[in-house]
Amino acid sequence: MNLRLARTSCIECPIRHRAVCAECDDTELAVLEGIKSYVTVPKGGRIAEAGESLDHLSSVVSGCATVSKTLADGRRQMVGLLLPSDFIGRPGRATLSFDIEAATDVTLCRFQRRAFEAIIRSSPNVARRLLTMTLDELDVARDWQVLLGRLTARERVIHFLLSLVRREATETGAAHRSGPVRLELPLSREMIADYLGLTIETTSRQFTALRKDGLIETPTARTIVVPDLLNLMPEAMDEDGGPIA
Amino acid sequence: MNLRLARTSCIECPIRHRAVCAECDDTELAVLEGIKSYVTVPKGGRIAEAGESLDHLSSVVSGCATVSKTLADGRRQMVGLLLPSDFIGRPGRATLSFDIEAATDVTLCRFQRRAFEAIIRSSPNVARRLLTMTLDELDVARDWQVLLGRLTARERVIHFLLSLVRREATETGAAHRSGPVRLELPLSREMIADYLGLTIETTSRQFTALRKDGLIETPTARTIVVPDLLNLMPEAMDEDGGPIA
DNA sequence: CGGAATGTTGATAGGTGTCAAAGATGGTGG
DNA sequence: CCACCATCTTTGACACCTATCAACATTCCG
Repeated sequence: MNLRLARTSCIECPIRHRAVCAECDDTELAVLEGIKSYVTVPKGGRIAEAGESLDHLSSVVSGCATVSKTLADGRRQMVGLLLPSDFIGRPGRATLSFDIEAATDVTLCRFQRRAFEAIIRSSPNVARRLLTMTLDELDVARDWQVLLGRLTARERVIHFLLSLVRREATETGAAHRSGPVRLELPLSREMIADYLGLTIETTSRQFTALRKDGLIETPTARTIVVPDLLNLMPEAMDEDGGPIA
Repeated sequence: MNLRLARTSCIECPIRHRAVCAECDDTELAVLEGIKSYVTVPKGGRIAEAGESLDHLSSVVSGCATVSKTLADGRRQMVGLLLPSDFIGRPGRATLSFDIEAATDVTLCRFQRRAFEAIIRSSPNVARRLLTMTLDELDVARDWQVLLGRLTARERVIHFLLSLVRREATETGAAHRSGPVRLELPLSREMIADYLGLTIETTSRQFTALRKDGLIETPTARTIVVPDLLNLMPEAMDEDGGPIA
C-alpha cells in the first residue's frame, strides 16, 4: 500500500459536510482532527480483504473504491461502490465480510479503531451521522437487489448510466432532467459487469445496442454521451415507471 | 389492519435481548415501556407501503414479514425478511422505499415516531443498538446481492434452505453441522421465488431436482427434510467454499 | 514500437422464463 | 362430515436471454 501522508484541516476538507463528521461541532471536530491520518492507495490496490482484521476505520476523501465478494470458482459480484464521503469499516467489529479495492487512486482519511470507537461513545453526533449513512447504504443495497434479481441486461446498463448522471447532478448541484450529458466512466467494462451481475461480453453488447438505438454515443470506451436523458429514462423500469429522483 | 392491543412487560418480552432495546438499562426500558403499544397484522396484511408516510416505528415480536419492491409491470423482488427482533422504519425519515407485508400473522411492538426519535437522541444505548442492527442488515443485503447476481437457481435454493437451518440453529441454540433436519417453510413458492429472484416454476423445479438427487425430502410442500446437511453444504458455493458459519 | 490489457463482435449452448395444463391442498359451507 | 372451489404446486414444451468460447480490434504503457 503506497502511503502518502498529509495534513489538511477538517475545516477545509472537501467532504466535511457529507462524511461521518458532517454533524460534528467544533469541539468534536478537533478531537477527530487529532487522531486522523491520510493515506492514498493507488489504482488497483487492495484497501481491505474479506476476513482480514481492520485496525483503521476511514472515510473516502477522493477517488472511487469497490466493495465485492469473489466466490471459490472465481465468480465475482460487486455489492458497493465507495465514493467521496463514504465510510469504510464497522465500529464494534474488526473483520470485514467483503473485499475493498481502489478503482482509481483513492485517498482515505483514517482513524484508529479504538480511538474512533471511543468517539462514537462520547459523541452522539458521530454515531447519529453514521446511522443515517448506514441506513442510506442499506436502501442503495436493496435497490441494487431489485436490479440484480429482476432487471434485464439492457435495463441494468441504463440504470447504471442514470445512477452516474444522478451522482454527477448531486455533486455539482445541477439538476438536468433533459438535454445532453457527458459521462466519464470510473469503471472498466469488467467492473461494470461485476457491478451489474453480467458478463463483460453482455455488458459490451448492451452498450453497442444502446449506441445503435441512438440513446448514447461512445467517443471512447470510457466516455459516454447521452444526447437526451428523456429518451433513456422511460426504459429504466423503476417501480413507479417515472424518472429517477 | 386488524388491531389487537395487549400489555406485556418489557422484562418478559421474548425479544428483549435481541431487539433495538437490547442494550437498554432499566431506566431507558421504563421510558420505552411507557410509549409502546402492540399491534397484530394478519397473514397477508400490508404493514407499510412504499412511499407512504409512517408515523410509527416498530419491532417484530413474532411472525414473519417481507420487505419487497414491485416494478411497474408487476415484476417483484423481495429484499428483506423480517423476523422476531427485527426493526421497521428509519428514525429521521418518514417515508419508506419498500413494501412491508405480513407473511404470517405478525405482532409488532410500536413506538410513535416523534417519541422514539426523542429517545434516540437521549439514549445512546438505543442509537448504538440500532446502528449495529442496521450494519448487520447491510451485510445480509450484500450477501443477498451476491446470490442474486451470481448464483445459479440450484445454488440459490440451497442457500435459502441453509439459511433457514442456520436461523433455526440460532434461535434454539442447537448447532447441528450434520445429521437430519426438518424445516417448516414460512413462505409460499411464490414468495420464495421473489426472495431468490426466480420464477415460481424454476423454484419448484429446483425443489424437485434436489428431491430426485436425494438431498432433500418433501413430505408436504411446506415441509422440507434434509437427511444430511453435509450433502447440501458443498453445493452452497460460498466465497470460501466451506460450510456456512 | 511492441506487447499486454481492455474492449468488441460472432457463433453456439445452456439455463431460466413463459405459456399452458394437470395435480395437490386447504378452507368453507351445505 | 364431506363435497366443492379457490389457491398453491408441479410438470411439460418451447422460446429467449445471457453465458461461454473464440477471434479480432483497440488502447494503454513500458
